[in-house]
Amino acid sequence: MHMKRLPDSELEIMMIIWELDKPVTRMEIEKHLEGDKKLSPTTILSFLARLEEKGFVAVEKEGKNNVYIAMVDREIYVQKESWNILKRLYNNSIKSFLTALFDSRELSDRELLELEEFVREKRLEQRR
Amino acid sequence: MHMKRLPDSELEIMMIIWELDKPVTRMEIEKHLEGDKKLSPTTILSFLARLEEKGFVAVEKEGKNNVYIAMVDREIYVQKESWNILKRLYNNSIKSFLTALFDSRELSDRELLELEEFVREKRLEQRR
DNA sequence: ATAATTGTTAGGCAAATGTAGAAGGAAAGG
DNA sequence: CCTTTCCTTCTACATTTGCCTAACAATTAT
Repeated sequence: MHMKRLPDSELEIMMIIWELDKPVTRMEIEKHLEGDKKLSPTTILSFLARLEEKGFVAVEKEGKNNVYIAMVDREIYVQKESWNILKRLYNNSIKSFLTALFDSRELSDRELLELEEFVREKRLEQRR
Repeated sequence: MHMKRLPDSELEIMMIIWELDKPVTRMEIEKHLEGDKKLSPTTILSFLARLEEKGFVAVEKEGKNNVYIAMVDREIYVQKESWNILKRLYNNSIKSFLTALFDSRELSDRELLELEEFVREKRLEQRR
C-alpha cells in the first residue's frame, strides 16, 4: 500500500502537524500557517478530513475540540517524496539537483563549506 | 508573470521535449514515454495543448503533423521547482534534503566522493 | 434562560488533472 | 476515385484540489 503523495495544501497542514510534533487542534494549525496566509477554519478542517481519509492523521475528540495525530512518519514521507522528485526532475542524480540549486543562487561560502563537510562526514561514516 | 508549476503528467511530457532538445512530434514523445507507460495519442495531445496554453511550448504545423517547440528553458523551470520543493519540504535547507536522501538509501562510496568533490569545486570556484 | 460565540459536520462548487472517444481531414494504397 | 490510415481538434468525464457557506452542537456570557 503506497502512501499517497499529498497536494500542496494538505502537505502544508501536515508539515505543521509534524513540526509541532504532538497532537494538535485545528486552532494550533491555524496559528502556525505561513505568515500572511489566512484560511477559514472550515477549509483547514476540510484538509484535515482529507488527511484522515488518506491515513495521514487520526482524529480524536477532546471535549468540543478535535485533536489530530500524525499517523505517518515525517521522515518516511519526506524521503519518498525526495526521491520521487529527484527521479522526475533529475533522472535520479543528486548532483544534477545540486547543480541546479548552485547555479541559480549564490550560496554563501559558509553554507557550501558546511555542505562539503557534511557529505565528507557521511562518506567516512559510511565506509565504516 | 510567474511560470506555472506543471502537474506530473504535463511535466513528464515536457521533460521529454527538453530531453530531445529539438522540435518534436507527438509520435516522438510517445516513443520516449517511460518504458511501460502507454497513453493514447489523444491523451498526449491533450497534455500538449495544456502545455501550450501555459506557454511552455509553441506548436507549428508541418504537413499533417504538429511539431512542438519548448518555450521555457528547462534549467530555469527546474531551478524554480527545486527551490520550491526545498522550501515546502525542508524549510530551505539543502542539508536537510541531503540528510533525507542519505538516510534512506545507502549511497555508494563513489557517489559520495563525487558529491563531496563537486561541492568543493563549487565552493572554491565561488570564493574566486 | 437567552443570546452570542466557537468549533464541527455536511454539502457544494469552480478549476485543475488524468485520460480518452467521436469526428473530420489529409495522405496513402489499390 | 474510393477505402483505409493517421493525425489532429473537440468534447467529455470522473477525480482531485482548493476553498467556502449553511447548519448544527456545545460553551460562554448576559
